[in-house]
Amino acid sequence: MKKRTTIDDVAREAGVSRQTVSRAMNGMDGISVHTRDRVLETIDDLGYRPSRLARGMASSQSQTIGLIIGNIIDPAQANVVRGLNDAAEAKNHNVFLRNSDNIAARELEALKSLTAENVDGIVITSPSLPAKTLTSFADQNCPIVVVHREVTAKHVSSITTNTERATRTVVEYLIGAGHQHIGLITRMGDVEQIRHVWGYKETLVNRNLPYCSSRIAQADTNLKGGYEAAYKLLSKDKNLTAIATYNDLMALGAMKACADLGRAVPADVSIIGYDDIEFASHIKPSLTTLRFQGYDIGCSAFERLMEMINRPEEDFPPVILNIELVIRDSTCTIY
Amino acid sequence: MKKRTTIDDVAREAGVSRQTVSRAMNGMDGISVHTRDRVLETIDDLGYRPSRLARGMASSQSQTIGLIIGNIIDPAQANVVRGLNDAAEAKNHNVFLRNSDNIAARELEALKSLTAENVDGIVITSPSLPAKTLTSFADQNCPIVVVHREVTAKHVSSITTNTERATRTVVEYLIGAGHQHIGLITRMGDVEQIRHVWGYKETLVNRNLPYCSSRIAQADTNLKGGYEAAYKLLSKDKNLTAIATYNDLMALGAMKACADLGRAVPADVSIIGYDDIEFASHIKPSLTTLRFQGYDIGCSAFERLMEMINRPEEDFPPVILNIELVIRDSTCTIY
DNA sequence: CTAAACTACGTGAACGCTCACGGTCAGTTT
DNA sequence: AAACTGACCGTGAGCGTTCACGTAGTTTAG
Repeated sequence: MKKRTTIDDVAREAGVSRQTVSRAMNGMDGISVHTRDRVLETIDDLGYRPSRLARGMASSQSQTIGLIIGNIIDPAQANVVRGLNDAAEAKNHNVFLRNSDNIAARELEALKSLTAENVDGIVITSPSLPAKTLTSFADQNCPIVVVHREVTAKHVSSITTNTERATRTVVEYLIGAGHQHIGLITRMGDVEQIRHVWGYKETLVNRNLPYCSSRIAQADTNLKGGYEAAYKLLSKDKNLTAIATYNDLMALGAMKACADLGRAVPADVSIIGYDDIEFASHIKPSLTTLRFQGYDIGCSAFERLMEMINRPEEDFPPVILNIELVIRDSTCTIY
Repeated sequence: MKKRTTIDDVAREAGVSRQTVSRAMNGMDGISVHTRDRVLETIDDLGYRPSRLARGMASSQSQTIGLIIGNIIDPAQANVVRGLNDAAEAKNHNVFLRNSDNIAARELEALKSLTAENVDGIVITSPSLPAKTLTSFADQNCPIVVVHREVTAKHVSSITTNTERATRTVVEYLIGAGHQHIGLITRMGDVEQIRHVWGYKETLVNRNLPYCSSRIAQADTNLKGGYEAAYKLLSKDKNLTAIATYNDLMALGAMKACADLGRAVPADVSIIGYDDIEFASHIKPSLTTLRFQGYDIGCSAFERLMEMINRPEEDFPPVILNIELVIRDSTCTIY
């Protein structure tokens, strides 16, 4: 194996000092065009690539960030990864990926491991960890952007969708379509703390419809979870004519449950998702859902993180995005 | 922001030298149990975490690897990411993720960027780059594991599925079910170079069925690509009763095309996928497909890479996995 | 009883860069 | 002619570790 070519090799070859090579490749001034060209040429000849490790050591900026994600299999989350990756690539940054499976302990481990990696910042989606823990890491010279939860603190910034409002829109739409008995499939956790539930409850109460917690099912936010939750809900309560879900994966799981239970979608049960993953429009019946712009959010998260790194003392207000309802064939009007 | 605590801080606090701290935390010998405990305790008290950058500089082992993937949105590929991530996490390694979108130029850029990052090794799935380019990187002290393509060279090792054989199984199965006019949807590239096509062609010829290239459609390996390819194929050739595809995403796209063209699946057209993503069994009709164990392959790729890093001079034979046909409802017997 | 071997530490150098200086030499000003 | 620029380039130190030694003190062997 060949030994790595260093900046000194280039310097020797070009007949200049290390610093001049550094000046040439980093576009600094204090160097003539002539020498710059010559240095750049020898860099090319030798196939030299500066070591990011060494650069990070010397400059205490690693040009590297961490991304902690709940479940990479979920296309909606994968889209965030893709957006963030593309944005990072454009700015010559690399990203460490960590999959937490929505387990707090793994999230903590990821946080520790990434700070040891001297990342310049971290993006974390749907954290399970308490805000306090997050801020303790953020204070260690490691700004954090939180997606999907609202956290406000020094060196922490958040990008969220207006889940509560979106859920109100969904339930309003269902009620407007004649549905009176609406179930909700949502994520695990304390029901009182879930915005998804807030929007659901609020709308029912506003419209003078009964709110009963037995119509809420909690499960893992994937196909299997959606299937099981819907199965339970529909078996228990024969009156349900509509179910709103936490994400498209759960919605697709719910549709399978309907099929297995012999309930037609949307004739017997209307199903509504959340995310608008590409599959949503490719299945039969196509899925009514809320459009979450994962790719764009990934980009924004990166941009925001860069701003926080460059201006550490500034406070950044949370970004709250509204999302749009996309009506397709998995829902219908009744009566 | 707090300044980072270094090994010297710990040493000072514990009243020992740097090296002794290093010995304590790395489980080396040449240190008494008593001092080790005391050092470990102060490490804990100070919340010290060794810098991976510095460690990488000093030891020329960054405990970091790179993963270059074609399309993270594809659940089959996401599964590889997940498997590799979990395996890496267990061995205290971090992984840089790069999405290439199957574009050779981006793949090259990723390769350059990752080597600059001093990764210990790289895993790359479905590379578009020629083997020569790959080996040139592998020679620079950076072993490479290639998934999904067979490449044999020094410091390069590959893990592939027996695509040719799998495709033969698929086509044999379809012929056995009475299908005479079988289409193939595959990826872009030189048709003669694609194993998927080899298996298809070979089986038709063996069974004395006509092989005509107009029954092969090439497209991007995603939902949209599958849709367009199937649409074209089915519009052009009314006799087709079955289509084998390159992956499940394309198969799902093809099913949508059938729906839009008014062709029932499987009554009019049998569709067969490749990967067995979780969706495959959750849609209606459920998809007949080949089971690709993405998660396990991700794990294996990591393990293999570790072996290559630890024993650089050894040659590792390619791993070729056989994969199994899972028959569901998107295919049926005709006549 | 002394040489050798072992135990338990400490010290300088190195990894490959950047940063903050310092220096040189032309041209320009006083 | 001396002093002051400013453009250009070089030098030492340092980032936080590990590595290869070096060195006491203690035990073992001949």
